Amino acid sequence: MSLPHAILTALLEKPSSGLELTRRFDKSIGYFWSATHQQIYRELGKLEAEGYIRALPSEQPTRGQKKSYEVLPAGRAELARWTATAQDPKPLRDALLLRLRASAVVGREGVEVELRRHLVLHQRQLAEYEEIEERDFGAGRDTPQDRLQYLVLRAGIDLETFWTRWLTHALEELERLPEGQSPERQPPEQRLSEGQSPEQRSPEA
Amino acid sequence: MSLPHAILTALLEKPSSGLELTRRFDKSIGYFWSATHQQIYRELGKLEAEGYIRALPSEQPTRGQKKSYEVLPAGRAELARWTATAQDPKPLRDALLLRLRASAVVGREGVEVELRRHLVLHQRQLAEYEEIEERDFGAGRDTPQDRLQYLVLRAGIDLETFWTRWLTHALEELERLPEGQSPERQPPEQRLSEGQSPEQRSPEA
DNA sequence: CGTCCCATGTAAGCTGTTACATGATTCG
DNA sequence: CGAATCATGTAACAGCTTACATGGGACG
Repeated sequence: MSLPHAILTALLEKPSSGLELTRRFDKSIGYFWSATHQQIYRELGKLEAEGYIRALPSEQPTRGQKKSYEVLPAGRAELARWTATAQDPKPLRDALLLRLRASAVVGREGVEVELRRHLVLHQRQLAEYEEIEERDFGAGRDTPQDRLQYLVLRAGIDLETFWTRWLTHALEELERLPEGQSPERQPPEQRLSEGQSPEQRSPEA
Repeated sequence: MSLPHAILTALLEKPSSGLELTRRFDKSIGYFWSATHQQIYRELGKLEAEGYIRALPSEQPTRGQKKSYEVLPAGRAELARWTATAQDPKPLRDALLLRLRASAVVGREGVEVELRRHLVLHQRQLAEYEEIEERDFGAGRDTPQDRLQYLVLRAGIDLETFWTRWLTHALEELERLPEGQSPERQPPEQRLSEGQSPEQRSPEA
């Protein structure tokens, strides 16, 4: 239940049409809440039906014609309510970590390549954030709004920094491990982790 | 498309029934790929139908009777294939960051409380991870499998460390800001961020 | 025998993803 | 006028969440 509120926020910052919103969800807000144009159009319809936003009454809204929306007082109130509502953080869900864990059981073939690829992607994202930091938060910008937005950007930067560091460390570790894709060759009664099983060491001590 | 592979990994580590899997998805694997028991039972059915796993032929599987599964060779192969497949990281999606950004527009009322609450939750999670670190990765455990699993745990620890630091920093920043829930009282032509708008400063320089 | 917990499951609804459709405008 | 692009949408589906249903065993 966050997409409508992401859209309300974006529209409060600047009234827009569906496509403009889609573009803005590819950067800016999209950095921490992404959405496709289909999601956006569907949600715009709902929000209008609920009386949270309305189409700007400029041009006739035929198909293929731009249609801009603005937030109504009810929409602003709903956003304020939601912003202050208690919500627990969603538990982590990361496929790369899952794959790393799986690789401990079915072999590490190919995982290293993926770690390297992800490292590059995160470095790229980090560079993009740092560009924004320099461009938009250099000197001067010091209103409470600027500070809050900078905090959000800061989270992005720190998060990407974490990933690049962790991935770098993980790659170093991987190189230090013995070659074999061992677990496949073990007898079928695998039991690993979860409890403790201090048997079956591999050739490296 | 990761839940089935999470289940395959869990079952390879140790054959289990649906409920046992559910319990294990509350810790261990669940730390980075959570799932409810409904998801798990449904997926077990699919995996069995596809020939990736099979029910252990011990007891008669009537309703309310435990039913354990083990992974078949096809399942192991599928997991190995998936583990080595290229997959881009999912873009960040965090409601708290979204709420912080929204609070720059509709007022910061209530956000601070939420930041504080999340800080506690992340500190708690961090403590839990560190407990596991001491308990399961003390001395000795040094097989490649141990190292890989420790890498994953390390990611969790570093991630929670990031959040606690960032939240602490954010709370300090918030306290330094002037009191007003300002943006509400501004004239309707708000334009913030997205481009640049070096006008409208607030009383603090 | 009633209540609680174990264990497996069904059903409905919402969110997000992917593919495609349609009208309008622009440009060669 | 044909093709590309802009702009808005429809349809179908996959995944996740929430609530509820069913049957059995354990315990007082």
